[in-house]
Amino acid sequence: MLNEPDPNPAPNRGPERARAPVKITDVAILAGVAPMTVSRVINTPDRVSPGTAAKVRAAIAQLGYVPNLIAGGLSSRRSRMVAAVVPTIAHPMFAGLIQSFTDAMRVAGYQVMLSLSGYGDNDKEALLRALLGRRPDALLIAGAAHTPGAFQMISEAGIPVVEIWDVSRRPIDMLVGFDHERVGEEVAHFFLGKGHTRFATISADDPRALVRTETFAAAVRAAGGTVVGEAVIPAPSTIQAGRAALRGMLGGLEAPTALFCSSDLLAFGAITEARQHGLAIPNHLAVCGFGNFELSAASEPAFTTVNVEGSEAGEIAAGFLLQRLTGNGPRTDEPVHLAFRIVERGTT
Amino acid sequence: MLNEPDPNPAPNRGPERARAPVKITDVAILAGVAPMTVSRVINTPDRVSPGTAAKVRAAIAQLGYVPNLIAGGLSSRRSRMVAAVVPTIAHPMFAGLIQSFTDAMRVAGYQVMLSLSGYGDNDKEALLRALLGRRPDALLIAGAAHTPGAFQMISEAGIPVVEIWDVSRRPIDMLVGFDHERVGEEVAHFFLGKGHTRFATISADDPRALVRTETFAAAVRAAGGTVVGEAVIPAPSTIQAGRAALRGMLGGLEAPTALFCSSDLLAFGAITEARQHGLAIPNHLAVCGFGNFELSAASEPAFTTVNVEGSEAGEIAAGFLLQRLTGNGPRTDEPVHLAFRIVERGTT
DNA sequence: GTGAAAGCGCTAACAG
DNA sequence: CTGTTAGCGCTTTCAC
Repeated sequence: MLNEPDPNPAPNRGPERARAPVKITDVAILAGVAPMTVSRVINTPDRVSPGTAAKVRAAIAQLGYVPNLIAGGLSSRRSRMVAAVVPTIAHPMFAGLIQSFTDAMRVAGYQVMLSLSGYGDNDKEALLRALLGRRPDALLIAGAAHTPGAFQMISEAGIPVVEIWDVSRRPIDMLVGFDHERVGEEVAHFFLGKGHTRFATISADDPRALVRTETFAAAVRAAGGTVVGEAVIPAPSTIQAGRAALRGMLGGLEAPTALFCSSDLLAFGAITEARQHGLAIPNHLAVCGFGNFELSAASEPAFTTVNVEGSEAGEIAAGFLLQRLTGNGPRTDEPVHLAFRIVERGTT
Repeated sequence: MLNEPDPNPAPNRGPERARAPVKITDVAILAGVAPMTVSRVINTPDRVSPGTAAKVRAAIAQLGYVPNLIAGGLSSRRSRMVAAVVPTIAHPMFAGLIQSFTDAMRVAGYQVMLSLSGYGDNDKEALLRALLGRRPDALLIAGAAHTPGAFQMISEAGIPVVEIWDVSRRPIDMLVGFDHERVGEEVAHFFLGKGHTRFATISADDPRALVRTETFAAAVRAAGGTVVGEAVIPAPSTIQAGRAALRGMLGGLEAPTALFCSSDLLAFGAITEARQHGLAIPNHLAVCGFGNFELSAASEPAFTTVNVEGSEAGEIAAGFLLQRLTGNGPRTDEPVHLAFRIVERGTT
């Protein structure tokens, strides 16, 4: 597990002696002004004369002063931190979401506290308590399914909240959602329009993935199609799970001609497995994924999928929160539905 | 970009009226004790009589009290937050690192502040100032390459620091590193042992990736091999970049027989492109990636790569920081080298 | 086992 | 434009 240690240890290891960190009064004394003036130089420089500001800045630089935002936050009642809760960042969609959200918030001076809630039913209220105890100025939360207790904690925190990803419930506050039912329906109609009659799905068992595939199945049945296989695998989705699921389907009496997967990883796995078995794609089996990961565009054959921009969602969410936080711009109280579109490639 | 808004807006939207949040004195009054006793019930329950504790807990539950950790942190001078800086989380290695680190720290009561530094040379000192201003109790930082100013800021923060990923410099404090040079050498010897004589590399232009591929090239040259191509693509690595890079190489006079890529994404792209061109793998071209992403094991052909456990690094780093923070366990001042190994699959 | 006093480092609010 | 005063909500310290 570990290799041998460095035979030539560095000389300057170990942190500095924890001498008292420099604080605002130190800067004030050195600059010959009141602490409040130092605060102004940092936060509202317009209200300080250039000469004074210069003196203060020199003192700050000389002492290497880093303002204690914790203390400032306690006083101003704004922590300039926002909490973000997502199930995982191992998934490209959430990684993109967090990346763009974090970037957008940082530009505005907000630091993101990241919490990974996982897919299991671990204690979400404890997680929220840990987060809300740090008094974030706002909250981004993905994957909803709040318990009543969680719902109440969030409401009582009295901060702007953006829920992301889901669309079909009563939002706590703001919502940047995604209509998973419509995805299922549109993919169904896409396949039906190409004349397919026997369908299958492979889905992770997280609620939103299931909504997509179950709506898909319902839609094809409603149109007279038959669903010959509905595999469900434990979240999170993986390539291997897609391979295994397709393998399980190939034994069946009736082979599907069109397959909808709840994730591009599953789709890639299914395609890989199908080719192993000599199944012609798309002639014998058409496949559509979900997510439009790079894999779907860059693998061979590039495969059809549903595009949904995780990073776009992050930007929109950040915009919503910032306009609440700064009081500028139109207040966006209407739920926003993220657009999606089917990206047709070589597997359909 | 946005679909039409929800035609049936929810009734309970908008946050609660920001009435004064409940604080420790509210709980104390309701429970009929001093604020300090409430604090003890929360932090050191052993030092409170069971009866008193029960009364206090009832009051906490009744009021929905969530302790303000910001205020507590200011007073106790421990924020119970740790800062983490990584270039990106779009990369499976860093995603795994952050995921495991975040989990381990949360179990110990620490909240992670995530910062994404990107690969460009954006202002790292500003980023550090934003982070250190929140007075984290510890710092995890990946990808080093500190400016003198950044180095000094970190040192003066006086907190435990784990640097991760690199190995070959003077560490600030603790180090969970990775010997990128040895990776290049070992892959070179692996290929040389199979009788290859003409080599190529595809590398992202981030410093560590370059170290791996350049050391590889040097090692094969030292052994009498020739390097017929060294493609460098801008970080981050993508499948498409791997495809394009290989395409560029195929036009050359001398075709390589063995290819080392600085990332599995590049390797997958190169393999995909090679097969498109009818190149037999591994007979005409052997390929080795880096990272052991799921893709390398689950695609067809599964490809040879170098395994390095991002999640393991996160756990080790968390362990190091926690033992400093709690003062328990052996102090680990020796740099730790993460192990790696070549995982041989169907492309060599 | 419990409480009272003092203060963490900063900023809001008000003077001047 | 600059300074003073009074906390923010909690924990430290010391007393009982």
